[in-house]
Amino acid sequence: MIESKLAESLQNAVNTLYNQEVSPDIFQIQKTRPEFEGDLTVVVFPLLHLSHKAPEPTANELGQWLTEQLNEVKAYNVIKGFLNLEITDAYWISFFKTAAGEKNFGFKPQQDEPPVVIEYSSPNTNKPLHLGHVRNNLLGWSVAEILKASGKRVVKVNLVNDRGIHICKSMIAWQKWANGKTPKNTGQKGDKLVGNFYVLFDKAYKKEIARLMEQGMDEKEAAQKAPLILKAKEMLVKWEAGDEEVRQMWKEMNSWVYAGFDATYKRMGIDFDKIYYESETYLLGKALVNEGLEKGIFYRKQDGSVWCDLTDEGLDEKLLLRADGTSVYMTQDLGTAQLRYNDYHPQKLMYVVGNEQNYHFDVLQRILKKLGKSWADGIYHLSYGMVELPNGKMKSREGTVVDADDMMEEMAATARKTSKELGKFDDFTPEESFKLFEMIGLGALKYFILKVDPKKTMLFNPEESIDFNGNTGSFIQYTHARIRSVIRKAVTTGISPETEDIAGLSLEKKEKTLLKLLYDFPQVVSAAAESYSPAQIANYCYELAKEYNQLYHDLSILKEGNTSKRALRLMLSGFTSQVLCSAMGLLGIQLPERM
RNA sequence: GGUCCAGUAGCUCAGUUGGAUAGAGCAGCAGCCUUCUAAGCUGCGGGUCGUGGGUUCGAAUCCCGCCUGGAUCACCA
Repeated sequence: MIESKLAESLQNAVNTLYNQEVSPDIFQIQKTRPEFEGDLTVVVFPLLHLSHKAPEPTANELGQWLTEQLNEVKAYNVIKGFLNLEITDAYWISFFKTAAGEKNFGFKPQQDEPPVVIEYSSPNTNKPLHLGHVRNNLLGWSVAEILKASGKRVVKVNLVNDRGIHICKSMIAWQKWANGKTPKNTGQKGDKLVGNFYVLFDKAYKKEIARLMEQGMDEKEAAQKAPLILKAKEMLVKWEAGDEEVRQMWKEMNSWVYAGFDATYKRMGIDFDKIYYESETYLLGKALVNEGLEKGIFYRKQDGSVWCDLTDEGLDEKLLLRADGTSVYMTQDLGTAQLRYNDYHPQKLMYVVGNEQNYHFDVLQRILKKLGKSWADGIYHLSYGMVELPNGKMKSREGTVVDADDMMEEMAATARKTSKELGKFDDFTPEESFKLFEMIGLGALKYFILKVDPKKTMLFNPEESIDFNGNTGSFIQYTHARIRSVIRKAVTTGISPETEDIAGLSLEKKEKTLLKLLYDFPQVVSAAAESYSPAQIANYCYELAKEYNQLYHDLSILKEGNTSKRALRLMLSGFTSQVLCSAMGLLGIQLPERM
């Protein structure tokens, strides 16, 4: 890396010229802005207290030194307090020659250390996945891939919420109104079918509440005494007691939902290494609660409920066990965290969960720390913002959701329509074009979601749908198809860049800009891994594709008369294609050979 | 009310540990297909970076106040 070499040389310069000992990481070395001459810029303001001179003389002295000491530095210029360094083309080309040969350029080899366990998706089995889940799934999967690329071992886990009152609601509704409908005899996707009964339950339940309120009951009481909810509660009790009949129906309906989820996950291209089911883990936390009681960290109220007092940390008291001894959400998560720790001894326990649960995970970590679990330091809540619609939040019960399957289907259909309008794919087989529409549609969807900072709430406007022009996945896919096309043509016209000697070439501005962008890739990957942000990768891909497109338009690669120059551009094309594939692969987006 | 997060062009979003004249895309306008793929390229217009202070050589970025929006503070998950 040229940056570290510069820093080292600057360290010597400061030592010799100003007689001061400094660490090489105090130097601010950044990319030179395009409007100035040079490649890298040293900011000299912070060094003035070492030189005891004005900015410009300091910069000049250091520039002089670097030019003399390092043969990679060709020239320098000083503007105000900025020392702009011009790096030789020979350096960039030699970097290029070695990097382009590395198959995994930008990726670090896997380190021998404990894994990162990352939980994402975590669906409820009473309703289908919607756009909010899509953000969760894509984010979790992509962050896992980025961590792998930065050398981590990663275990992707899913915690399926397969039990509880919400599931019983679907079951009651199905019992009452389904007349034996199954995915098999209706052809409906299992998660959709079960989800519909959940909605039916909710509608009927609301009616009951309204009726009871007409009879003079207040809303709270009505919500608790409506016959339907009593039935659901009764069913939950039966479920917990292991009632054969209830368990059988539960098993069957869940299996329909899983089949539906699997189809959605598969189309989305995400997967897991391990699936935990809440029905198998929901009793786990109680041991920890007892541990806390024994240690005197938790306390029991008169009614028998167990609490953890976090008021000294600026939070509230948190319930851990109900008066009847049953566990709550927090109890279960304490248990599953311990289970996961036992299973993997991870260096980090990540949870990809929406920001509405920030408080929950804050409390979870604090309680585990109170219990003396030192591994709780490794808990990290990767909190992401909601996907909002123009008229506000998505709400499953009110039907204002964008369904994940519908969304993917619509994207593929739009890709088809757009392609037809542009008159492409005329020579494609049906299978080929089907694969492409899927690739383009899903690419657009994934890019649209992943390019925005996970922390931020994002807006999705169904009216406008997702664009295929501009800063989009399809633009990058298109650029890639274009690169491949150039390379194919070179091969058919008998041009073979490998035989040409490119070492002594001088670089044109466009070529150098592209090369420098490619040079940045490893740093982009590690930065994205540190901040858990696929958005950085996405924006990098766009920049790279855009730069290539400009080069493509300005310079006719295949028409270039100078054969070694043409070889350089072809090789640059190949390298760009490779880096784009690697980078977009981290987002789960495939790039086509043609489109 | 307490806590946390966000506020950048008409709209959707970038903006690395504080650095040079704040960037893209969409939308609008004007050009470019007998030339390697026009899902593209070029140009134009568009900003008190919510607001007021502070820190310093230098602030969209860090600190404090205020305004606006969101989340959360359940014997729901």
